[in-house]
This record gives sequence, structure tokens and C-alpha cells, in this order.
Amino acid sequence: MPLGTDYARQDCSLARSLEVVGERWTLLILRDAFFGVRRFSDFQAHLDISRAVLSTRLEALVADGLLTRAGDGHPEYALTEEALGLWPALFALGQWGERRTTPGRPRRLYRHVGCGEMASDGRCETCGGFPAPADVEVRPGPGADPTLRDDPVSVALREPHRLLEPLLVR
Amino acid sequence: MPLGTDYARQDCSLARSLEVVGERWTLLILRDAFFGVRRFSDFQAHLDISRAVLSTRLEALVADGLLTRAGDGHPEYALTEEALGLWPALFALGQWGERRTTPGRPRRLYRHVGCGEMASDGRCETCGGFPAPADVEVRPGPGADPTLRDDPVSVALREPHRLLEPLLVR
DNA sequence: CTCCATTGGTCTGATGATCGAACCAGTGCA
DNA sequence: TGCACTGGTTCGATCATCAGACCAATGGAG
Repeated sequence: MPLGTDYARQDCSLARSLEVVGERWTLLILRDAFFGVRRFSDFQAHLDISRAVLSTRLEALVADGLLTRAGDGHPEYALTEEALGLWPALFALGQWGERRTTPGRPRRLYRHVGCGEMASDGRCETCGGFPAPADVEVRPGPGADPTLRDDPVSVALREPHRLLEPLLVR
Repeated sequence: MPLGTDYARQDCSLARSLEVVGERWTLLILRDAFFGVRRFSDFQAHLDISRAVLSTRLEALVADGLLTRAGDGHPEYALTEEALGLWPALFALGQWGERRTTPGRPRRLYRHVGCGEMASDGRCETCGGFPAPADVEVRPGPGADPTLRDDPVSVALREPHRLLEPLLVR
């Protein structure tokens, strides 16, 4: 167990979650994975994270069963079924941040593909259900700031696209 | 801005959230606050956190508008309206941890007061709505391990009680 | 009013985590 | 055969966290 993440002796499922995803950068890595990022250099370019830490985090996520590492040469990291279950939590935390920082001007908008827009509680406004991540499309919203980053990964992420679909950079 | 929490240049609401609640211990402090913990020594007893870090975190949470600090002598920390909006995210993350570690044997069970049990997506199974934290009652579930901790705060938290209601320790 | 335990902290030195930068081996295209 | 790129690892410096000592203010008992 990584040293900074030990919440032993807490009889609490939240502590159990945080031992896996509570370290600095981990949730942002997973968010990027939902958005389609799969390669080491793409994570690195988009997150401005030190390579050493990224390497450690990816290794831990694979060991914890949240990511798979495929390909001998230049590996691709993809979310496991178990990691997909994190989507509601990730979405809720993101929506809280939207409401807090730029209320009324979301940075990103989410759509239930072939159905309707998603409300900030994660429900599709048309069908009322909770779309699985694979059925969700992201696109920039009115609060997006395209001047903030211009690395190729950020540019690619600004194209409307489905979650989980591997990102085509450049 | 605290040094370890700077995710500047991320045009992402999740990063904005994590700058506020992403540091070690912060989410556990907020969870305890939802459970009714209000006093410095109670947080400390329940979390086994160093006083210095607890002090820093509480101060930051007050500065960020998630907690209020009331009382001159022995202060009480209470969640603000803004912090209440974190409940869905906190709940979702906790439920993910439940499913991951002890599927089928949840550590805690949640009830919509006067209505019905809550499902793991946060909906009340009877009325179908999302109860606000003030209308939720917590109690230990079949996966709870009462031998893990026996400090007075943990004992008090094992009594069924509503969220947000100030905890009576001893 | 005087003790004195409790509360809510602060301070300190040791240890652990993160950082940017340098380095390096394997891949893959020209 | 070269050479750029990818996916790392290693390094020293800096920052965060830890346990434990310390301390001032509160508040109840006598």
C-alpha cells in the first residue's frame, strides 16, 4: 500500500475508496481515461504531471484493477469494468465544481447520445435514466476557456466525442 | 492556495473541486461533518489525524466556505449550504467503495426518513427521489466491524441517527 | 476564587511524497 | 543507418505529513 494513502482502522467505505483513488492526480488520470486518453505521453501532456508520479499512479491503478495495460511496445491504458463504476462519483464531483466556480456557465456539457441533455444530477433530462459512460457525449460548454491550454491532447478533447472512445491526437 | 493542491491550467471543474477537497483527509473530515461531528477533538479522535494537519484542513475549509466556525471558546464546525452540495459525490464515492471491498455486505445503510431504503445510486427505493442529507438516516449495516474502533466518537456514530444532526458524544 | 483537567490549538525534528530535470533503452519511420 | 519519439527511471531539492512535546484559554469541582 502506498505510504501516503493509508487510512487503516477507518470502518468506512469512503476511506477504502480514497486509499485507491485519493492520491494527488489519481482522479484526474481516471477522468482523462474516461475522456479517451490512453497513452502515457498523452496523460503527461494533458496533466503537466511529473513522469515519475504518472508512472507510479498508472502502475498502482493497474495493480488495483482499475486500469488494464495492453501492448508490449507502447502500451495503452484502458478503464476496467470496475473503474466504470466510478463514473457517477466523478461526474458528481465535477458538477459540484461547476456549480461552485462558474455557476450557469459550465465548462463542459454532457448528452445522453440519441436521447437528451444531462442534468447536473447525472440524469438524462429526456428519458430520466442515468446513462452509462459509453452512452455519454461530451462537448465544450459556454464556460470553457480554450486559451488555457493548447497542447494536442487538449485540442483533441475539445472536439465533441463519446466517453471511453480512444482519443485520436492530431 | 495550499501548495500540494494546485491543479492550475486545467480547464476542468473536477480539478477545481480537487483543489478544495482533494487533499489528504479533507473528504473524510467532511464525511464526519455530515455524520454530525462538529468539534475539533471529536474529529481528531475519530480520524487519528495529526492535530496540526486537522487544524490546517479546518482552517482551509472555513476559508473556502465549506465550514463555518462558531463559538469563541470551544468552536463548533458546521457544514455550509455549499458543502451540502457535495453529498451526492461523497455518497457515490462511498458506495463505490462498498461495492468494491465487501459487495453485498455494506458497512452502513441509508434510509430516506419516513419513506424507504436508499439504493446505491442515491435514490430512495420507495419514492424514487434523491433525499437531501437532512432527510437521511444512517445506521450500521451487516458489513460493519464494531471491533475496529472503540473511541467514543465511533461508538456514538454507530447509533442510528440523521445526517447533519450534531453528535452527542457520551 | 482557586485548582486542574479538558480543549484547541502551535511548534519541532524526522520521514515520506512530489517536483523538475537529466538520463536511458526500446520502437519505428525515413 | 540514423534519428526522433515513446515510456519510462534516477537524482537532488523542496514540500507535506507525522508523532510528540508544548502551551494558552476554557470551564467545572470544591
